[in-house]
Amino acid sequence: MDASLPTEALVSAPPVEASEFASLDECERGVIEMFVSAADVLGFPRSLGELYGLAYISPQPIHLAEVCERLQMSKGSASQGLRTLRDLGALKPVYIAGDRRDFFQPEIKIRVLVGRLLAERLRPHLDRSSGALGALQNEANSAVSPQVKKFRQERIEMLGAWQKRISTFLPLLQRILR
Amino acid sequence: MDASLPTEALVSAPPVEASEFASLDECERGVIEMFVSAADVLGFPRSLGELYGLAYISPQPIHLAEVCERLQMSKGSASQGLRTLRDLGALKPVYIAGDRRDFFQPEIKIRVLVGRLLAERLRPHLDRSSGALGALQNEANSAVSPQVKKFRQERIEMLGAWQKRISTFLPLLQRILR
DNA sequence: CTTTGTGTTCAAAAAAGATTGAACTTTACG
DNA sequence: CGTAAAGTTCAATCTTTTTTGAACACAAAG
Repeated sequence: MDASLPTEALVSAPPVEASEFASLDECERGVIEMFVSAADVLGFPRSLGELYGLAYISPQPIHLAEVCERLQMSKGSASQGLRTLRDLGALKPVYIAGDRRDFFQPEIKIRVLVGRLLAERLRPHLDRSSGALGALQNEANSAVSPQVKKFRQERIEMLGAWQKRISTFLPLLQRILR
Repeated sequence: MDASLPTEALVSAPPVEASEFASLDECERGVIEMFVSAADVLGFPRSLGELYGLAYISPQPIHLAEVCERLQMSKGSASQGLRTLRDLGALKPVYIAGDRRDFFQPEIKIRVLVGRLLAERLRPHLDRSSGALGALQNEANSAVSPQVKKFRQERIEMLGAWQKRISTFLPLLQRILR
């Protein structure tokens, strides 16, 4: 033990305020860890995984103050994270009469979760790309040898085929996930 | 025009060495941009999108020096990027007799690309998770009220169901993408 | 009107991630 | 051997993303 510690540190009351919420138990930690890992796979920040994970394993709707304390997260981070998840449709607002706080429950229908994710992530990319494809077909026709021109046309056509394939696949996915 | 420029700048030969490779034309730039955007969607660094994109629109296999010059990318970045894409199966080594350089062609079978991606990204997560699930089922049985215990068991069971669903979906996806 | 509880905002700090470039290894060739 | 060409490595740097926390806005209650 470090003898240079002030004696006061050993006898006076610790400066921590009494916790209003219980800290995470093993089970909660484990579930949250899983969602953090999932968030990682999907390229979301760790904190979103924590927030959704806590909501998922909580029998009661969660709210800002609880989240800050139990996940040891700043108010700003928690506020922004909750908003992001709400916008994504992963957390649903819950109204509780006589309570001013904003409560949230997780969306647990995997079909909805995946659907929103694809709409948010993939669709914008597909839209941009399919718009750009036409212009590219034209570019391919300028200023190159016939062989290269043919090659480029084929490759760009294949790009279009990929996009169409993905586009037709998305509704199918939605049905499979019912 | 800026009169403070040294006169020499206007008359002496520019300090740039003659380029061995042509710079990108509009078509190439456009295609590469698309792959950069796709890389972004998938959470890959921009440079990987550039590398694959150039390989995709190049009639000839690409190699390190060409990539550095045409994409204005450092040797280190290009070397690492090419290796990553090779490890991912997105670029395939091509042997050219009498040439010491390492050439690469893109893998263009979408089924292979997606398959490798899932194997690389999703499978490790699924393996970790399914291992952890058993332990969680146990955790759920300790030290909480019966209602909470029941709730947790249900939620953890649902997690398992999600995983199984995803696991059975992957082979199906492979077949769909044939 | 003031206070208190709740949530948002945003500039700054921290952390994570990507890129560079110079030193190094390896291989081929004379 | 010595040299040159090709590729790799990795510490330092640059960039981007994430997090923090203090100030602010708003609404309800006294």
